[in-house]
Amino acid sequence: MKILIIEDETELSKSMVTYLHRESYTCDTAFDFDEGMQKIESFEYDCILLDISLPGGSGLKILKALKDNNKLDGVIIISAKDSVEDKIAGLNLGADDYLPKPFHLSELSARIAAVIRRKWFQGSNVLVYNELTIDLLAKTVSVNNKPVDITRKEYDLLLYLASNKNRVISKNAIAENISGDSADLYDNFDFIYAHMKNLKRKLTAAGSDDYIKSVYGMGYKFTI
Amino acid sequence: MKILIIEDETELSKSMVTYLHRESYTCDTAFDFDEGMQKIESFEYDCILLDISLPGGSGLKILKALKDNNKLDGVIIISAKDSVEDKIAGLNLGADDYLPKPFHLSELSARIAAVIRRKWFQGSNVLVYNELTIDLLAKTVSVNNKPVDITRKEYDLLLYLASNKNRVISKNAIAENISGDSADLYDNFDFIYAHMKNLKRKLTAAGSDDYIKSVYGMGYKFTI
DNA sequence: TCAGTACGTTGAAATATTTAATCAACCGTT
DNA sequence: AACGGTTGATTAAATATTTCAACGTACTGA
Repeated sequence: MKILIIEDETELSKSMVTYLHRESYTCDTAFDFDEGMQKIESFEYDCILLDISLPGGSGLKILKALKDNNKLDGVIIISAKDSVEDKIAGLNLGADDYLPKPFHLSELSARIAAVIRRKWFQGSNVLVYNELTIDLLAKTVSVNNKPVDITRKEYDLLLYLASNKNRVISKNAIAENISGDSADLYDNFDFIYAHMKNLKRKLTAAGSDDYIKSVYGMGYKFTI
Repeated sequence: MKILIIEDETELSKSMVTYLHRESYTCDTAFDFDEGMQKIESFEYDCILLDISLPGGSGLKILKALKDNNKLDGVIIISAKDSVEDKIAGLNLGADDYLPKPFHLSELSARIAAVIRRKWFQGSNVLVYNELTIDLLAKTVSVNNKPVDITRKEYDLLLYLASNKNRVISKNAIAENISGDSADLYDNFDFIYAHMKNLKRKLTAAGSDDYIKSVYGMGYKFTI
C-alpha cells in the first residue's frame, strides 16, 4: 500500500517513513506545497497524509484539488492541535480523518489501516475469493483455511491486484506499489516477473486457482 | 500491559506508577484534562484510570470522548468517596469499574487485573496452549505444570504475542508494548531479538513447543 | 502463414536485507 | 559492590529480493 506524506518537518517526515515502512507501507514524501501538488497529480496513493501548514501554500488548497479530482478517499489531515479552524475546514472539505499533532506513530498507523480498510475493503479485515482469503489484520494469506507462507513483496503484490480485481494493472503501477519510491524509474520489470512467478507457484501449490492472469502488453489482472 | 493514569494529585499519581510498575504494568500519566485528552487520542491503553475532578475540565467529558471512540473497555473511575453523582454518571456512561478514594493500591491493582482479564481474556485467569500455560494472576508461565523462570520483559513479550495469536505482530508494536516509555521510534530492534531468544530458549528447554514463529520482514506470530 | 520481434516465464546466481547469536556495557535493586 | 536483567554492538546465518540469461509464447506485418 502506497502512502504520500506531505509534511514540511523533515524529522517528523523521516520518522513517519521509517515507522510506516516497517509496517509494510511504501511511502512517498513531499516537503512543500508545490511538491505535494506535483505528486498528487502524477501518482496514485492509497492514503495521503496532509499537513495543513506548508511552505508555499496551504494544505487546504491541496485538499481542494484532491476533492476536485475525486481523490478525497484516504486523506488524513495532520495539523497542529490548536488549529480548530483547520480541522473544521479539512473535515468540511471531506477529509477522511484528522489527527492533531503531536501524535504517536502507532496511532497514525492505526488510522491509516482504518482508512485503507474503508477505502478498499468496505471496512472489512478479510478478503475472501472462494478458497483464497487475505487477512489484513493478521497479514496472512490462506487457501482453504490453511495459511500459505508468503513473503512481504508477494503479499503486497497479491493484495494490490486483489484489491483491484477485474482491472488490468500496469507493470509500472505494480512496480510503484510494491517497490520503494515513485521517483525510481524502472528500466525493466524482471523483479515483478520473479515475484509473480513465486506468488503463483505458492498459491497453486496450496490448492488455489490461479486468479492472476497476465494481459499481454498491458499488465496483470486479478479475476475471480 | 499499558495503563494510563489521569490524575492531578502528583503524589498519588507517583505512588500508583511505582506500585503498578512493580506489578509489571507500564504506565503513562496525565495531570489535567487537556493532557488526558491528548493521550487517549494518540495512544492505545489496556486500562485507563480516570479521576473525575481534574483541572481544565471534568473527567466525565474524557469518559464521553472515550465512549464516542469506542474505547470504553478498561476504564476505571477513581473519585472522591462522597461524589455519588460522579459514580452514577460514570457508570451510566459505561465505565467498567468505580473506585472511591482513598483506596489501597492493592485494591486498585486487583481491579485493574480484573478489568484486563475481562477485556482480553474473557474473564479467565489462565491462558492455556497445550502444555504451555500463562497465569495472569500469578504472572507465571508454566510448561507441563512446572513453572518456568522468566523475566518481566519475556513475560510481556509472550503474553502480548499469545493474546494476539495467529496474527503477525510488527516489531514496532512489540517494541511499544514491552518497552516502558511510550517512545515510538526505535532505531534498532536488537533488544527484541535478545528477549525473543531468551524466551524461546527457556520455553523449549522446559519442554514446550516453539509457538512463536518469526515472519521474515513482517514480525512475529504466535500460532498454536 | 511465417518469420521477426516484443513480451513473458523460468531457474539459478548474485546481492541485499532481516534475523539470530554472542558478547559486553549499562542500569536499577539489593 | 554485586547481581540479574536489559539493551546495544558486532558478527554470523538465514531468507528475501533482484538480476541475469536462456527459453517460450503471443503479437505484427509482409
